[in-house]
Amino acid sequence: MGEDTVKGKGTGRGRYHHGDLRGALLDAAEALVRERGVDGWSLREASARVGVSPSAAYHHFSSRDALVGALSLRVLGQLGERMGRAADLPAEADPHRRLVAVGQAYVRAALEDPAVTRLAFGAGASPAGRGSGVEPLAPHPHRVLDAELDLLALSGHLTPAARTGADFVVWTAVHGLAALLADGLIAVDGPEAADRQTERTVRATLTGLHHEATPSEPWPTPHSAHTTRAADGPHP
Amino acid sequence: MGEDTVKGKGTGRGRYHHGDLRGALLDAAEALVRERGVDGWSLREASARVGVSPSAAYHHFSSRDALVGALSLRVLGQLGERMGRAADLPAEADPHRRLVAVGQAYVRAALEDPAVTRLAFGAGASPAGRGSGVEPLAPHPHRVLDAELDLLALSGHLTPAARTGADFVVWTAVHGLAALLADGLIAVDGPEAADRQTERTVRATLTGLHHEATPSEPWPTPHSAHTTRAADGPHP
DNA sequence: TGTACATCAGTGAACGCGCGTTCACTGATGTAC
DNA sequence: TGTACATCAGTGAACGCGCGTTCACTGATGTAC
Repeated sequence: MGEDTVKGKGTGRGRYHHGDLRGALLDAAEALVRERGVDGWSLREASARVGVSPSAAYHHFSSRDALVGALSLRVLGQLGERMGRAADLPAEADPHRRLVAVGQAYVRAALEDPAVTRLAFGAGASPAGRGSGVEPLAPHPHRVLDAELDLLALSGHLTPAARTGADFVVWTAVHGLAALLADGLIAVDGPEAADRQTERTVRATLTGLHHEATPSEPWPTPHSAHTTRAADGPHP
Repeated sequence: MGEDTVKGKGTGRGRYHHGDLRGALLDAAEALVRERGVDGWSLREASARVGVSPSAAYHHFSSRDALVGALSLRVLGQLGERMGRAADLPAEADPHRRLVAVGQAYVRAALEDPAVTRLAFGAGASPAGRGSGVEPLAPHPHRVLDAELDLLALSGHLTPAARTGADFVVWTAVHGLAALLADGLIAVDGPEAADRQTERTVRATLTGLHHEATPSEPWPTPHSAHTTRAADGPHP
């Protein structure tokens, strides 16, 4: 078995053997999650979208749950990769810059693709995907944040006492913002505003609201779904 | 119509007219959410549990979605109340104590009742429950945190610049911890450990990890689901 | 290069199921006189 | 206090539906000789 005669993956349109049905099903499922939410679609719909009979999926996934689990892991891996790439920054004066950038990648993903991101962290997400021939997992989002904190500790910008468990504090903060945005509990005017909010949140966990540098312009204030409710315009 | 001849609410067992079917359906639905997750149950099951035919529910809710929406609002209100009660503390030296206690109430709720709490904040939760004869809403969890920050600002423990938007930073942090615990992404050894983690998180947003007081004992470290995975024992 | 054959990855019909919702109905309640 | 009647809150049968999954099958692929 030569390495590059893998099986003609790619454009399998119209052929009896699809070529990469597994990947195509994951793609279709991801699109459906995006359009209808984590649970608003069926195995049959995903199969139909790929142009394949419903039973074909069972050659690649043992059940619908297994498909969802595998997708969840794939999304989680992509998020980890994206965060890793965001950290790849030229050396700067500001030691916190990399950590902020990593957090921003996390939050941006939640903002761009709420339902899909929610899937990655959905209740008990990880166990479901186990043992389903999963691709070698990219670093977990938590691990990427953790690595940045290691860097800060190594360069003396975080004391050992503060370093202990700091990953959970920072993860909590970043995840909280991502979750609130993904669930529409707060809204923000575009990705740049999200970035600024992420920056303030991450810096607050490190430096504290009490000690934050005075911003050149005032911090933007997100909108909260519940307070604006009473002030809403007429309902359509 | 006298005020207290409302209609014999309470033990309606065995009678043709239930007395408070609306409330009973909400109770049953809440229990089902607790047992099976936000979407793992049907209107028919909730009706059966109350001992009533499936169609009876339609005299009280226009659809299953309306039932879920109303439940979501009820849970949100109860959480707001619980947080408000937690703030009711004797005056203390530590100005941040009340805010910490409010955050702890939020996180504890998520820990005790993950699925139900998730429902309260679930994707687009608020709009679904609109216009369904909803009880006068208790203060929203965000509002309760907001009020505590007002108190801190008033007593001079938070500068006006830091106060602006601080509610979103603190909500983000508390919500993040609640969400990670509710979804099982991190685990913690019991409610006291959750309280300590909440305290560290809330204090970090105010004071910063850099400036935190040295704890008498080291901060406890939660367990993360993804890092322990590799170190798991044999699978059952 | 050609043929036989095992294996793989599809098909399509069928299964039993429980779902949300509608409908015409009926029993219980409470008010008017 | 008694009766007529409107209203309210239940019943239970029925609807059409799409679901996940199984099964016996078949077409395509790739390897052995």
